[in-house]
Parts: sequence; C-alpha cells; structure tokens
Amino acid sequence: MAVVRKTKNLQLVLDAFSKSNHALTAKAVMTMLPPTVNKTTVYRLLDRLEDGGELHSFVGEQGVMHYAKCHACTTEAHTHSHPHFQCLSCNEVSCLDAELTFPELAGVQISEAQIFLKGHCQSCLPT
Amino acid sequence: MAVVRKTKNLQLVLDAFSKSNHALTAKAVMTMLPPTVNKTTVYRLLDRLEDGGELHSFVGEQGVMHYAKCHACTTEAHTHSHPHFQCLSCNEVSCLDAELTFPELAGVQISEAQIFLKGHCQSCLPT
DNA sequence: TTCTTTGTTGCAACTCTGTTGCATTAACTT
DNA sequence: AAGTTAATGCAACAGAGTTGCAACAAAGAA
Repeated sequence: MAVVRKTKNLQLVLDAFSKSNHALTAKAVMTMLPPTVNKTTVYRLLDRLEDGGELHSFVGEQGVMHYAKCHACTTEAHTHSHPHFQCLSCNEVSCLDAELTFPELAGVQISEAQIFLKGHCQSCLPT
Repeated sequence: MAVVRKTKNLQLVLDAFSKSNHALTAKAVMTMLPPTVNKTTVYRLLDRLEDGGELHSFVGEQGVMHYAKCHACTTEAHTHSHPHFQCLSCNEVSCLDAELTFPELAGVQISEAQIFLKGHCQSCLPT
C-alpha cells in the first residue's frame, strides 16, 4: 500500500530543494532537472514528497503552487501556519520561522492560516 | 484617457457584489449575470472595477482570484492588508475587518501581506 | 438628431498551470 | 531470474485567465 520507491528522479527533486533553500514552483524544479523528465512526473514527485511530509506546499504569487522543504514538521503533525515571504527584489520565496497566532476576529473561528508576505529580504536591503 | 463608461454590464457586476456581500470569483460573477455576457467581458469588468478602486482582488482557494467590494479604500490609498476568510462549511469568502500588523521577522522588511484564513463563520458555528 | 469618436463587447484562439488515462518501464521482492 | 507493482512518458484534457480583432454602443460634437 503506497510504497514510495526511491527513484533517481525523486532524489533529483530533493537535491534541487537542498541546493536552493528557497521555495520552488513545479516549473522551477523542472528547469533544475534533466529536460528528459516529464512535467507530469515532476508534479507527481512533488505530490509524493508532500504526502511523505518532506515538502509542504502553499499558494504563492499569481496563484501558483510553491513547494518548500519541511523543517519542523513530522508526517503526523504538519505545522504550516508559518508565513511565506517573497522578496520584491530577487523574487525568491522562502519560509519564515515564526508561528503566528491570530486573535479572535469578527466572531469567526480560525483553524488554518495562509500568510504570504512581500517585501525585501536581508540580502536585498540597502545597508 | 481611460474614461470608464457606465454600461449595463458594469452595473450588473456591481449589483452582484451588493447582493452577496461576499467575495466572488469571476466564475461566480458569471453565473449571476445573464448567460449572454461573455467571460472575457466579465474579466475585463472586474479589472476595470479594481482599477477604479471599487473592488479589490486577492488569491483565494486553489489559487483562484477573488474579488470583493472595497469599504475603507480610496483610489489612492488602498489598504488591503486585511485578512480574507473562507468558511469551511459554507465556503463563503469574505473580508475581515482587522488590520494586522507584523512584527519584525527574521530580518526581512515587509511591505505587503496576503492573509487567507479558514475556519468557521458565525452562521456555521454550533451554538 | 445625426455624425463621429472612442470605449466596450463577443468571439475565437491561445497561454499557463495542473491533471488524467493508459501503455511502458523500472524498482523492489522472493 | 521472474513476478509484482510503483514510477514514468506521452498525449490529451481541464480550468482560469488573456489577447487580437471586428462589431457595437455610449458620450459628445455638429
């Protein structure tokens, strides 16, 4: 039942994420893989890695899915309410290490939060 | 130069937003308009209304664009860092009246925030 | 009112992200 | 090595949104 095999491509995708330390779109991953790897395969690998708890996904700019490595997540308890951040200069998207809590708002009960922030990262800020 | 004419369709779109008091997707707007109105027209009307400061847009579930009426916004100063909320029961998307401020995070400078929350709205909460 | 200008609409075709079905290939198991 | 089953490639598709262009309709001018 759902045995995940450690194939070459799977490792290549993981390598891509190790190399960049940023969140990547499926398209970005494709450019980092040999052009022989089909896009369907990339989408499925990303899904698989997300199911396996090695990646998490979120909707970024223009409604495009982004994937990033999990750090403080286990397979059972994913804590992905941390914000994601895109630099307006270098356009890199990354995870921020901050757990945001939300006060009671307008009488609604909040159970999930997707926070996408934009601004300037440390490397792109004028010193 | 970019004179916006007050056409029937434009008014129909505004009526749709007045009726619902929720955020709407282009698709949702289409179903509220006579089926003779082309989808291209709907997308253009939404763009126009956003440019005119009467609507604001944000990326909602599945990366789909949502549009909602502006309340506290002028044409010059849009303040759209308020959170958007989707009820997991009724699926309605709405704006929350709360301005969130973000503390300094990980040395990045934040200038925009897109916050999408999910949970249960007042109507759908068990009392 | 009629003419003219120019913004608006419909249509068809297209882009882009992502998905699905199916046949083929490659990994694990024994 | 043989069998089982997951992984892959391919082609076709789905859904959101865009673009070019011709036809149409407001708003103002004559």
